[in-house]
Amino acid sequence: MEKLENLLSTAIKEAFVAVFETGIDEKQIQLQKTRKEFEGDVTLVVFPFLRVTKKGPEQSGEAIGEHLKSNSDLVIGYNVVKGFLNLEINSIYWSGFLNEIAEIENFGFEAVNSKDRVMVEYSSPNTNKPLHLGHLRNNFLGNSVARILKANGHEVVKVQIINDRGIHICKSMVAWQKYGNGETPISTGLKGDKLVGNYYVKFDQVYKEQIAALVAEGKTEEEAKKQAPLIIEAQEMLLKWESGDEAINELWRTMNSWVYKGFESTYATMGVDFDKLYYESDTYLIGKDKVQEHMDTDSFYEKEDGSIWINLEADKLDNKLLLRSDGTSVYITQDIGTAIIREEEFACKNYYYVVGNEQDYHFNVLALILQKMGFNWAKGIEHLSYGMVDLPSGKMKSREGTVVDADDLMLEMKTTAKEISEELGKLEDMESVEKETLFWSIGLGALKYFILKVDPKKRMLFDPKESVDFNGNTGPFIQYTYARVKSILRKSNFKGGALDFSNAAVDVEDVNVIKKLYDFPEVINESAALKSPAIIANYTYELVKVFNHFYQNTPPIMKEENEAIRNLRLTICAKTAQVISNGMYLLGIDVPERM
RNA sequence: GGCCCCGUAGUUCAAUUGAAUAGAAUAUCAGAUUUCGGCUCUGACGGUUACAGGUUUGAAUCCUGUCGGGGUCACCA
Repeated sequence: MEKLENLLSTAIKEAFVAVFETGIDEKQIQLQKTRKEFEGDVTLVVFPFLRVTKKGPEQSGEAIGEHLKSNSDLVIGYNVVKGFLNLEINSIYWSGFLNEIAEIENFGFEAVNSKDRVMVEYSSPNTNKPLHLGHLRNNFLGNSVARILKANGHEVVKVQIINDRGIHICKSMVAWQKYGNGETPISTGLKGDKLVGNYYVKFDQVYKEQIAALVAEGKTEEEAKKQAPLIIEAQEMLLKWESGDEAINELWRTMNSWVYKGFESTYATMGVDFDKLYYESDTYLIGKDKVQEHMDTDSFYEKEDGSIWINLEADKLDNKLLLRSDGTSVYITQDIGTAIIREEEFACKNYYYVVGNEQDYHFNVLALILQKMGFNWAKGIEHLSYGMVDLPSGKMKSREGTVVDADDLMLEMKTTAKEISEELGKLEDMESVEKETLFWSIGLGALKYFILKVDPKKRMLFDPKESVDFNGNTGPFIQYTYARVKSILRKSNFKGGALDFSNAAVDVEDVNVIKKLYDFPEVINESAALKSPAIIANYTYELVKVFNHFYQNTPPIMKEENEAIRNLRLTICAKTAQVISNGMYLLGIDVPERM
């Protein structure tokens, strides 16, 4: 079936020729949904055409409306308010549309791999501490964006780069070596990432004490920071690691393996995964090579001390260090190398980096450097910059102990889901294993939805009290609606499929839901274009609200005797359930059959 | 200080990227149901879109300035 917008556009163009004897530019046609306080379904904004019609907005609207009404089967009525022509659409269009999508399994999704291959990088943690609330936003966004792009027809490669080397990793290692007494995840019963994280904290404590002691001896703060024995040990360890010292490398492998095991479990709980992992320890040398290979690049230069720089002043950016005077690489060098390897391996059209907005500058520089090095594909690099997550108490600060741990938070959400569900007591006959799965999907549903419904670009506030609310614009509210719809479908024994309800008298309540369903494909397009799961989240909530209204104000469907109407309404239920399910899938949220 | 982002009901978020009387949720108050899951539905209350100018038929949205908040300017990542 042809899209309503296209059919109307054609009819409107014809109307202008017939009424005003003039052609119009299709791009000028602005169709929008009619606001609910006015009669009609679709509204044409007539302001842009006044120059052509040489009449006032009301008069122009009237003339076009009248012509459409008498010449198009689609338009059965119209009214003009100021410069807005509100058109009433024949309900046959809507029931026909419903009939057409009845049997489409993934309505709204484009054919698999019908569009360019793209890469989404997300998570990319350091291996010296556990994942926290900020990582949750990152992972939920990355995973959801990957699903949305895939639904939109792209082939998607999900990757992360694990920052597994460097001075910060050595800090945990030194602290463990000195104060760890041989502790392991097994001996302590701690998750590996938590154990290693504790030593990262330990390092910082001792380091601070040493600084304080040195300052007390009369050193300046700056001197003390450089001379504290612990930091010197960490730096020496890094040098040993880089030179391949076997004992240090062994320790490094061991401690990282603890962390990976911990991360694996956190990712499993989050419900995210990756197609390929990159490790900084593998790629950091490649970046160095690539920089040296491209030394002839315009605006690369070497200082007297041997350090390598790029001058980006012509592009209103700074001078940026690429290689240290000792020849080692810095953060951006590593990213240059990784980007080049990825292009060689996957040749994607776009490379999306889900990274916080504190790195906006870094990614501007990265894309620019790669372009200067002559890589045309670097134009496809896009930083999916998201805002930071604040707590009611302010910013998360590890030093002040206000960091919200990812595992703890997810568990807390699940526990709350359990308490609320058990209080309602509708699950007595459910197996306990099944209940566990359910509580996780409700708890995580609440959390993911809470985070994803906010525009990624914006900074957001995470209030734990509000996030466990299950009413209003929340994940569990949507899940609950889904469970109710499924309950109707089960009880009415509805099989679905193509049913003839062309003779059914379609009610406004029916049409309102169908119109909302109609929007789904466009919503996916838009969210894919903007890389914004929030658009899916808000749409799904609107659909649920429209459906609940329909459900409340429609006589019991199962008791409906007119078969055509019954089939129509059950089809509405079935498609609503499916779109809710698919929408929530795009957010990484499961929907339960019962709850 | 230079550069970048952001200021919308008490609070948390929307607003099809320039259109109609700026919408939801929450909180507070008032209601609905012989009904398929009351974790439902309907109302009321709540706004000078930080402020001041400008562009436009039309501005929360674009431009300029002011104030306020955040980020970033490392031979850290």
